[in-house]
Amino acid sequence: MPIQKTDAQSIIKSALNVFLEKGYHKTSMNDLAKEAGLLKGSLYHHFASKEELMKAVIESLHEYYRREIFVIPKLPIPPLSKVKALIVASEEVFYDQRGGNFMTNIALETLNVVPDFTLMIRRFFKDWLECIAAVYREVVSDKEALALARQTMAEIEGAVVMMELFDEPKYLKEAHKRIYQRYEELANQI
Amino acid sequence: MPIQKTDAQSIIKSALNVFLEKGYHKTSMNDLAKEAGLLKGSLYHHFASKEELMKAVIESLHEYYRREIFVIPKLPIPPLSKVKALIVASEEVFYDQRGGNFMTNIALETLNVVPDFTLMIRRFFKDWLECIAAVYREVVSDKEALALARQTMAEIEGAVVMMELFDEPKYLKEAHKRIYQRYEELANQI
Amino acid sequence: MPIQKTDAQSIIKSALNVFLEKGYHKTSMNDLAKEAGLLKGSLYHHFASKEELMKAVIESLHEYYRREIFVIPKLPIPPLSKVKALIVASEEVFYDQRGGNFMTNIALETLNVVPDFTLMIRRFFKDWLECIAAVYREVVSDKEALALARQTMAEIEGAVVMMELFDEPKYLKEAHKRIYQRYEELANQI
Amino acid sequence: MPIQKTDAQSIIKSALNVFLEKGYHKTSMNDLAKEAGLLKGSLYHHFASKEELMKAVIESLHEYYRREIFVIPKLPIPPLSKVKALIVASEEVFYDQRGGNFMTNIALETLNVVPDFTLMIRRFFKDWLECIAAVYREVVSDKEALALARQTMAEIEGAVVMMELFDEPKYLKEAHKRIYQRYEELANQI
DNA sequence: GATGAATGAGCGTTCATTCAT
DNA sequence: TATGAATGAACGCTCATTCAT
Repeated sequence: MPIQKTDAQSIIKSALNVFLEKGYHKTSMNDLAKEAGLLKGSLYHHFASKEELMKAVIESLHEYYRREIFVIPKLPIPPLSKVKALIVASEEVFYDQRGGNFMTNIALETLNVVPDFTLMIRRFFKDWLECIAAVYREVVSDKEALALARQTMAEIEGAVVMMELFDEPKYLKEAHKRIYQRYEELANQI
Repeated sequence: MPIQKTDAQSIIKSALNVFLEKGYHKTSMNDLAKEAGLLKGSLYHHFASKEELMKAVIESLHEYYRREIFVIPKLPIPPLSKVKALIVASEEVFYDQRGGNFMTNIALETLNVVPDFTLMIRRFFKDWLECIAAVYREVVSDKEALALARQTMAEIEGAVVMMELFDEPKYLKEAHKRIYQRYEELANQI
Repeated sequence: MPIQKTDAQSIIKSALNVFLEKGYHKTSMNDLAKEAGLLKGSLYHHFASKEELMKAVIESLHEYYRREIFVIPKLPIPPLSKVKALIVASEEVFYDQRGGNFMTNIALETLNVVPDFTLMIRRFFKDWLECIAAVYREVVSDKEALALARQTMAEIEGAVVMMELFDEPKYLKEAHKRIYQRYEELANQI
Repeated sequence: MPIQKTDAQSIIKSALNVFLEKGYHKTSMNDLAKEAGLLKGSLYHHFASKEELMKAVIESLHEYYRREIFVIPKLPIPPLSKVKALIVASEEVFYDQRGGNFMTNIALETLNVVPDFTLMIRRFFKDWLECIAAVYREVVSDKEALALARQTMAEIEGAVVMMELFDEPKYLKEAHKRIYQRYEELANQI
């Protein structure tokens, strides 16, 4: 009986991968435990339920974005560099983590079924939207910035969905290109 | 215990609603049966398995699109009218039956888990993409048409996801407006 | 809707094959119906239940033996010819009908579970035992005849089981040879 | 709700009894669990499926024979004592636990339906056959020994079947007596 | 007599969760 | 804290049987 110290963070990290691959409902506590290197019952020492573990995963991912991505608008760099940085960061997340959009997938799967998740994921997307809007505000009016952020968000979301469905990264590549060029034009108009 | 005849089509119709609300995995045969006014076991007279029933739902929805929407490009009306018709048809589906996102939701939930669904849904989106491309081809070159169709598709998909997540129809409204205006400009350039 | 006339006897005949191949419990009314060329519900016009159908099969097989085999001892032929005739008849049944011993298989499978079958099958084996004993009585005393019949019966039963288990007809061939030689020796001693 | 530990061996033991009484298909996981003092679902901690449990039962019984019975030919005792020992051991199993026919019953019931069982049971009977042949080899040639072992095996099998069917132990008693006497004669001829 | 939709009980199995060790 | 046996509810599915047509 090898006793291995496991902390909540490493469980969260491995859980994210499993949830991403199988979805919420198809993932069993056994799957999560195995990936975390312990047994089913042991998970309950760290998280009170499967739902709580998922919430921790969502929160952890949100926290990561807050720390690494949503701060980009506040960096002391030119607007276009911010756009580029956001794109690079996005691609890292979407490509490296197996190409799935964790938040979107979980949101759609659990909508109407686990309302708590929906609320948390909404908060995440609001932050993301605000992040994008902040960058647009540097080149257009507040109102236009919000509309453009919504358009950008939708394009990215849609591209990620298409990319995932067809297993073709080009959808996201194209979207990022369009978004960059559009921003460039706006920046030049100033 | 009155025995009432039920036909496959009415089961498919009610199943679509349940699947849409709960997702594939959270929907039980019991749920589907109840909605269809039957007992669990009786469903198996019409469909060999839950998976087969879902396939029938997907196919039925695809068939509906083929019949009602994907024919629009071939109608003897001006290009802009086609765009308008497509938008009207889409909104009907997305708002009234919320049937459009059905495909996306099921696709994302069952990706890597039920490959058959993925294949069927890919076929659906390929048809839809081709439908959009066909309309663009009336005003731009083949190559451009395809790229624009991909962008349009992504915008719609993303807008529907955001709409569903935030329960705000404006996302799709905005996307449709953008798409229409973009097409108008292209048409004027000829 | 092709309406086909089916009579009880042809259902019994096809049922015997299915039961022999799959056993009693693994055979469904659907299997039986299909083999009989009609639909599940229609079977109930001919037999009140699966159990009743099986009883009819057992009775029918017993009747066949009564008519074709158990009369051999009374034929006006020499004792050794009777033994040969019994062996030929046995091999026809065991080899032609897929090599299984229907009565034994069903008996063992349903012992303690469907007492009615056991009773009927016991009656069958009593008749068979008496048939064999009758032939022995032509060459030995009544008491010896019964003992020899029991031995013979056991050897055949065992050989059929081994034959079926190992899918090797030689077990039964060998048993029949032994039985024939033993009888020959007894006949010569008179 | 007291939680009591159960180990695989005790489940196997109780499962053997239930399978023997009801057969494989008529035995439900509920039956097996109840006999083992557990709830249905708890069985799956010890065995992955009903089929795996049955395999464990078969293997366990085979192992018992290997340990207690199939070693008899190698014991440093006279040949006739070996025959007697085999008969005593057989009767213990057949009368007390009725475990001998277990193999035959399951084999016949699951033939063509669960091939894995057939293979395992074939291996068991091959070992048993070899065990009997080994004892015959001490008094006759190799070739004769094999033939006699096959005859002996068939007689025992058949006798056990008849015994079980008619619920009369005399069939097996008689078979054992014949087998012993036959061996005695062979031994005296040397 | 044949059909096939409907029933409802039961099956083997899964799984989130509990808890004594 | 880790274990793993046990729980009990639910699941997808099967099937003997019924019965309106």
